[in-house]
Amino acid sequence: MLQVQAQGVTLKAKLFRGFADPSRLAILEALREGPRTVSELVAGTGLSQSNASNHLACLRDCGLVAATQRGRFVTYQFSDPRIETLLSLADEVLADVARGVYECTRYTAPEPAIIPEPAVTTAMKEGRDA
Amino acid sequence: MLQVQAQGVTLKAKLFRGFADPSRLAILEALREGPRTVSELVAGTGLSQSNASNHLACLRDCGLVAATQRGRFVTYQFSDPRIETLLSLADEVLADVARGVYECTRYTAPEPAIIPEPAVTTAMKEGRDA
DNA sequence: TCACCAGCTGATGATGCGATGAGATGAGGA
DNA sequence: TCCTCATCTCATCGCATCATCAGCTGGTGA
Repeated sequence: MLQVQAQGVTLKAKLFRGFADPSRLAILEALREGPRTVSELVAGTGLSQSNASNHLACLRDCGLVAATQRGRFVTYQFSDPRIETLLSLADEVLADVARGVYECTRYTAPEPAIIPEPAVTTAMKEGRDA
Repeated sequence: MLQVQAQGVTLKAKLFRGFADPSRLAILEALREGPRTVSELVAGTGLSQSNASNHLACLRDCGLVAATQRGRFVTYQFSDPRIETLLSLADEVLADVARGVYECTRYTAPEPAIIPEPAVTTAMKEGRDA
């Protein structure tokens, strides 16, 4: 029972971990606008194809995204609409605690290392800066 | 502009990272029931005091929790009610994608390493606050 | 059948992250 | 004042994680 709870916590942490990497999050953000193929995601995020594939596999295994093969292309999309809700909610919270997050250097933040060129998601911008 | 977005993604990833560690998440879960002192959290999560303190400092820096000193005790609570909402939403999503998350072994999950004894969650609720 | 393209997988190396243990700070009580 | 308790801080260490670099699979069109 406690075991169950511990398991639940571990599980949920795992879920959040899917969102906790800039590369994966960049992919998820790109998917907010709709299904995307790997190539589009690669172009949109600036990740290497290999790297993107790794993260996509992770997201897929975790059940956050679903893949559909079409010819030689694979299209990815959210597996559940609430993933999008979760991202929005995070945006809202972030708007208020952003300053704090900025200053959270306790455990250093991974390098940006992404975002190359506008391409792909014309709408990807849409950020609500604070 | 893209830079801004990259920054936003990094920032949001950082936010999620606050939730992505089992220890921190255990702390946050404990706080869902209300403000708690460090000792209570230590008892409730099974973390070492030092370790808990580290994670609390991280959560504090990130703006996810707020600390209040009272005598020699320090009480922690959510800094924003939406943190709770986020956790609930994650619960919901998890309920549906749990199977997938279970099987996500791509990047191994950290050890449970927590949860010692029942108490806390149930018993912990009435005491605190003076 | 062959060349090509989209995407996946596996190995490797660097490092960020989290746990631990010892010591420091600071409030309360005797 | 001295001691104790609650909490924080710092240094260290081991491991998980992520990015990169091959090389591989499988669908497509000629």
